[in-house]
Amino acid sequence: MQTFQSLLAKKLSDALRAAGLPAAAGELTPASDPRFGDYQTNAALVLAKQRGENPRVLAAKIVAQIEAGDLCESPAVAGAGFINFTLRPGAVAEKTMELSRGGRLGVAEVKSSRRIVIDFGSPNVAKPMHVGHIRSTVLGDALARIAQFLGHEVIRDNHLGDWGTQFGMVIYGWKNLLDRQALQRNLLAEIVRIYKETNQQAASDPKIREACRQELIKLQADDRENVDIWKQCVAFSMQDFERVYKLLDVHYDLQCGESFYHDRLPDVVERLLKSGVGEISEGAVVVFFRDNPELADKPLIVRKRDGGFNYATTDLATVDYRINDLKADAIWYVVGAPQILHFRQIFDIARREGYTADLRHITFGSILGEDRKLMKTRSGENVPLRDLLEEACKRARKIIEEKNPHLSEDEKTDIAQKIGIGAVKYADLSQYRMTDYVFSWDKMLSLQGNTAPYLQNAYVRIRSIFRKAGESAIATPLWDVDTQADHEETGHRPVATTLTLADSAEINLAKRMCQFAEIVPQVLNDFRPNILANYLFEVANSFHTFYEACPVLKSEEPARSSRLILCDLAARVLKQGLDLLGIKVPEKM
RNA sequence: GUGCCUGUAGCUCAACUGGAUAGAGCUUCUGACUUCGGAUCAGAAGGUUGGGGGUUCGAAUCCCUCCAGGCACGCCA
Repeated sequence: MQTFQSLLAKKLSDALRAAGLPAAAGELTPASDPRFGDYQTNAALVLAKQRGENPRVLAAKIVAQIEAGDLCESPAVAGAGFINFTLRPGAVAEKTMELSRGGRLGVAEVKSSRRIVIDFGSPNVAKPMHVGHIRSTVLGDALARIAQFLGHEVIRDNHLGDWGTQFGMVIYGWKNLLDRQALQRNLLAEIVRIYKETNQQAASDPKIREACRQELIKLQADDRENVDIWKQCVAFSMQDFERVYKLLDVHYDLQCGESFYHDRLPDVVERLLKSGVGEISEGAVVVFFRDNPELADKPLIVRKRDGGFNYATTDLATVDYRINDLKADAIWYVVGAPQILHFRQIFDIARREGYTADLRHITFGSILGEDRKLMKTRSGENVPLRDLLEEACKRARKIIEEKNPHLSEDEKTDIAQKIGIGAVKYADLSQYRMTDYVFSWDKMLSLQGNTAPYLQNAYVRIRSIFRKAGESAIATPLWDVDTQADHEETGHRPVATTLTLADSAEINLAKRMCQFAEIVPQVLNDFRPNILANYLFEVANSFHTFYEACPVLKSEEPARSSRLILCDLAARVLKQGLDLLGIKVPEKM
């Protein structure tokens, strides 16, 4: 299905060609202000600049060639030379019906589907997940959902930190500090405790530091006892992660942690040495970037002087695996901004090795405390993620108890989870990923304003209308079987086959929903789910305005059926849009 | 020291990547409930986009230069 934007863009390029002008000039975008109509183009301004002509005269020339009477009123020249398009309500009604009948709400699948590995989450074993993991996990999951919906083949990979120096300390702690009873009470908590304590001791005592190093070397040499301890730690941590993922409704296709690549590291270094990309420097194997001015003075060590490998080596092996074995066309790393330099180096090496896959480092800002200082991962008191999520559900439940006490216990639990988790996710996804995130319980869990509960509430209100409508038995769905199954719970359907849009609130709502198909693909341009979140907020807003201005069930035909169609479509846009963000909608709240 | 990121209303954030008079939410103030769920709606107030230059028809956005904060820069991950 074509969007208004793409249809009008076609009309514009036809007109440009007819006027003897370059057909690809300028852009056709949604209007910056409702006063300017629905869409605008700056084509005349761009061309006038190139050719040294008067932009308004040129705009008039273009307008004379535009044949879009089926879609909009006659285009108007305005301002410095903009051309504005205002959609005809009839065209909007037609398009809205088209959306209503289709299963994808107008969103086209991409022409060329790619296989995309998305690397996100990546918690460290032997450490609990904390607030710092929210962004990568929630952002990565949302991008995966959107890419998949657009027709890409997505592989979600959890690159667990399950191998590395910290295991020297964990194993030393296990052997010397472990409290078996505490371990039985709470597996991960005890592992975290011994890790922290060892870390502290090692900081002040070189002998313990050395002992930890020895344990690490034994682990890497496949010492049976140490491998056994390591495996137990990984298993305990995974149990803890799984609980969080269940709460968050996040799923992985692969969980290839760092240990998965352990055996492949020597080959990576050998290959780099053989090809000349890597060289020996001060006893270590190092890659230099002499041709790249930005990296020229920033070499990367891939094998330490003592023969050990580091995480750069692991990441290179990971690139190999994902491209050669998984056949990835693209790899998206949803990893915090501090690792920008690291990934530039990795990507540069991958290019030098001849890989052409599309490698992207999708960065995001830090999580700050109320004092606006960085929340540190290693030491200090981090809020465990599970506690945070449970607290969110608890607070949501308290509000539900106040607002809707007659719901059953099961319903309350279910709704509290959808609202609490949704609120946390939305707080994160609704803002630009690069800006730092100020962590605040109140902000995250506030159920007012531009928040998930506001959107969920719009959905719930629509569902309520249809429950009421069901009593007067509106039936006979006009949607096809697939769509119906997808939307089964809606139950009763409007019967009208045409829309009559009269009130401005109706027209605005309908136009808004026609934009869904324009917004969703845009998210992947720069990996910004916040534009989808902002759009959904506008949908909810438009719906609430419509809801106040236009009675649905009490109105006369044909407005009644027409409005039911709008309601149904708004519900589906909200549900689908929130689903793409990984947020669920309740039927009541 | 070098490089990267960030700086927008009192607060939290947008601005479709160079477009028109910089928009929302929270807060404050004024209105609208025998309601299709008020977790709502309508309206008002709130700005030298960190400062200063420059580029052009047009700048929060691009360039230069300061200021502030953060992050990263060979054997941690």
